[in-house]
Amino acid sequence: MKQLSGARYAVRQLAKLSGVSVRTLHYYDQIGLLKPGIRTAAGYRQYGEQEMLRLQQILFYRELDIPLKEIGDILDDPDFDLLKALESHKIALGRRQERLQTLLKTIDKTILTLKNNTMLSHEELYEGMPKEQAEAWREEAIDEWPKEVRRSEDHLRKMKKPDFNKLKGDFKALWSQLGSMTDQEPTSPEVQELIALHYDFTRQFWGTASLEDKQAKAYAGLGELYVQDERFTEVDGKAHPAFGRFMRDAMKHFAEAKLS
Amino acid sequence: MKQLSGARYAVRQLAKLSGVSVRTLHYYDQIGLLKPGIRTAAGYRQYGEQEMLRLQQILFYRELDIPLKEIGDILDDPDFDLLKALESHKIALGRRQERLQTLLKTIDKTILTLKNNTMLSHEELYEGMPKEQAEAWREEAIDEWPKEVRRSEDHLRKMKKPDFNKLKGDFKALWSQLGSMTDQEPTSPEVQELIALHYDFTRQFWGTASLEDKQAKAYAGLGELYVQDERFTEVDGKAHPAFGRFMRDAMKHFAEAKLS
DNA sequence: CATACGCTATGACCTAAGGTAAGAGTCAAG
DNA sequence: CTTGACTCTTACCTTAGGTCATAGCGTATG
Repeated sequence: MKQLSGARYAVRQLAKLSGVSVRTLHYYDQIGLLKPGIRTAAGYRQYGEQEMLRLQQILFYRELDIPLKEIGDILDDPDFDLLKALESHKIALGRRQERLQTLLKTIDKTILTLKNNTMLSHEELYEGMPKEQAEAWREEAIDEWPKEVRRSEDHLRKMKKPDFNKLKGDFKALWSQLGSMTDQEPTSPEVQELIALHYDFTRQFWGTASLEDKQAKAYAGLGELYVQDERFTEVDGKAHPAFGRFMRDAMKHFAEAKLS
Repeated sequence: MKQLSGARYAVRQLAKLSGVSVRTLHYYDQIGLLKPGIRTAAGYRQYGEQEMLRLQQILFYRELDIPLKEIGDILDDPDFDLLKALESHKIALGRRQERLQTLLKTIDKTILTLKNNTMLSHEELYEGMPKEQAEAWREEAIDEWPKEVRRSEDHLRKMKKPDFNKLKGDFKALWSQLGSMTDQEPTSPEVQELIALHYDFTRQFWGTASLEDKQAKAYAGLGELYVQDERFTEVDGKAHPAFGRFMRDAMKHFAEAKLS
């Protein structure tokens, strides 16, 4: 049998050309699937066009997840019934696909029940505020502190439902308590005591409670947000800008006095 | 930790109850995935309800094609983020499914081209005639010379495509050449020369070229067939009964003169 | 009590398709 | 002559167990 062309490749070259590893070629040689046409005096493998083409065939069938042994039969045994082999292989692949299908369903269901039982949905996360408001707030917040928001959501989403509900309830109670103290000085010890609680809760919402960084600037910034965005201090559709300013001043003072 | 119930199972029992092999339980013990609650003095493994339940969990996750090592983490590491793990596993399964999808497509295409190409399709086998004609010929021919037809088909099916194409092309050319000679005598030397070629080709199609038997009767019979079934000499839907008779006479003469 | 049968234990080797590493030899360029 | 890139072989490692081989344990029966 004559050579198709004079081109010769060393292992590395053939490997790169066909996208396999050198080890793979060694292995194919070892199992007799693809032997180099020539060995140099030093024992180096030299592949020619023939082998190149055969490798292409091998890789094609390998792509179809056909075991190497069978590929060998396909390529070497002239009596091999390729058609029958492919048909039955197709059936096997079909079964695998069906199995994957049910697997995906199962995993989906599992994820779903997992989320419903122990985790919070997006809506639950922002429960208490009307939806559009939550959306608007979230977008703004993401604009200004993308990292923090994501972190916070991640953290809260992972909380167990009862824990989250407790946190939310506590926070609400605190919020209304603060709302009833706007006649006092924002810097007064009474107010500052509650602000300290507010700070703790906020850090829990942010998921940064265990961080060393006190986040003085972020916390003061949140106070600014309470003023800039009135929706934040809305109650039953009625704006309370004064409460926003009260909170901002109290939080700024707290940040300067306790967090620096 | 208290026992949930007093039930104890030996390896074989647990294996049967949960549908795994004894070796599997040994293995899970070995890698620390599922250890028996108790070892008897003789070293026998004794599993309790706890382990039974854990095994159920393991098998559930194993069904999802999750590696055993990861299952261990899921079950033992309280900080393990199961949800994230399942999500990413789902993505992996999705990719596998996509791959299977394209694989199935590829294998389908391969089977198709294989059917149309290397193995000769029925149409191709009798190409040169339209489909029903080939079918008709085949059925009649099988009725009359079952052995020969089967042999012919076997032979052609195994031929390499280029070889077959050449044969087919030659035959077509010969056929049209004969069609242009209907004004001559079927017994004329010019016609008989081409008929000799036609005979050779026919024997090749039949796969009987190397047969000792000259098949005089079969060949003359084929000529009769050309007449009996006009579709055989149809060109563009137009019947040419005269050409059929011409061929029959020429072939009969050839059979009598050269094959007896 | 001995024995036979059934269950169990451990250890070792095997699978597919290479990955990774070690130690040694080879080739071409500077 | 040395360096760096390449190559060789050998050998161990991976998953999730399967398949022996050899030996110990438990119990029902003669």
